[in-house]
Amino acid sequence: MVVEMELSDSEVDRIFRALADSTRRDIVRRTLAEEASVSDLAAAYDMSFAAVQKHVAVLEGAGLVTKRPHGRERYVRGNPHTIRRAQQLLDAYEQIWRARIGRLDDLLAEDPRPS
Amino acid sequence: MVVEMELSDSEVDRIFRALADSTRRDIVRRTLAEEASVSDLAAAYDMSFAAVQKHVAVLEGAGLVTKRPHGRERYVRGNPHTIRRAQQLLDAYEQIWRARIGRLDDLLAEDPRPS
DNA sequence: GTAACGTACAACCAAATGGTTGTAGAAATG
DNA sequence: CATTTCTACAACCATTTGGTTGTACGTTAC
Repeated sequence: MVVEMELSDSEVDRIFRALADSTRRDIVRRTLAEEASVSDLAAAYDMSFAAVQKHVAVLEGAGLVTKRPHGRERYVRGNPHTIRRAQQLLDAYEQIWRARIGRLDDLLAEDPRPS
Repeated sequence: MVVEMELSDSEVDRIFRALADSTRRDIVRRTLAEEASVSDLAAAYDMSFAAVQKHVAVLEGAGLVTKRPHGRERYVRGNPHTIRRAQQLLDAYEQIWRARIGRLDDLLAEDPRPS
């Protein structure tokens, strides 16, 4: 059994913050589908190399991608594990809501003629 | 069949941005479990009423909560629909990754003695 | 060896964020 | 009616963000 470490608030902050930008989401998409060097990525967007480099750094800080050095290049790879952690977080909210619905159902199911 | 509207990039930005703050995540949790007035919420955090009001506004702008006026109060309610939309977005990333694994599996399954 | 390429990083800037206080109005209370 | 409560919103402030350009350095190619 795999023991999943608790994520701290600030780690969760970083994950969602990192996903709150369409360029970064696109980088995640690309690098989940296929490894890409930072230059490969930079070529795909209408902004400076340094800007793309910063986006990658934000994603790396959030654990959404990893970088693998190869010669003078850095290969960026999307990290499905962190995506799954984010899904689990959202799922917890769903469960909270379902629990509320369950409570309401219970109320409605009670004897309609209480003392 | 329910037709799900496409979310624009900026709408997705707003959803993840809104979730990238632990106070706001807590407000979502509370209001998914049970409606609460803005004052109820403000009483729960160590910050000004106006600050909490702003957090609620950010969540409302992202569609993560709705406000229902009742007399002088505004009842805040978590919106499970938007949570689910966010889950779907993350799920799409999972799928992209799985597709890559699938492609790799296909490669490995090929005739190990190609021409 | 020299030039070109890929990356890192600092400095800078405008805009957005997350907090504050203060003012004002609408609804409930006494 | 007067007062309190709940909310809205403006103005302000420090920090962070998302972009830029410029410099430096290791690696590859000629």
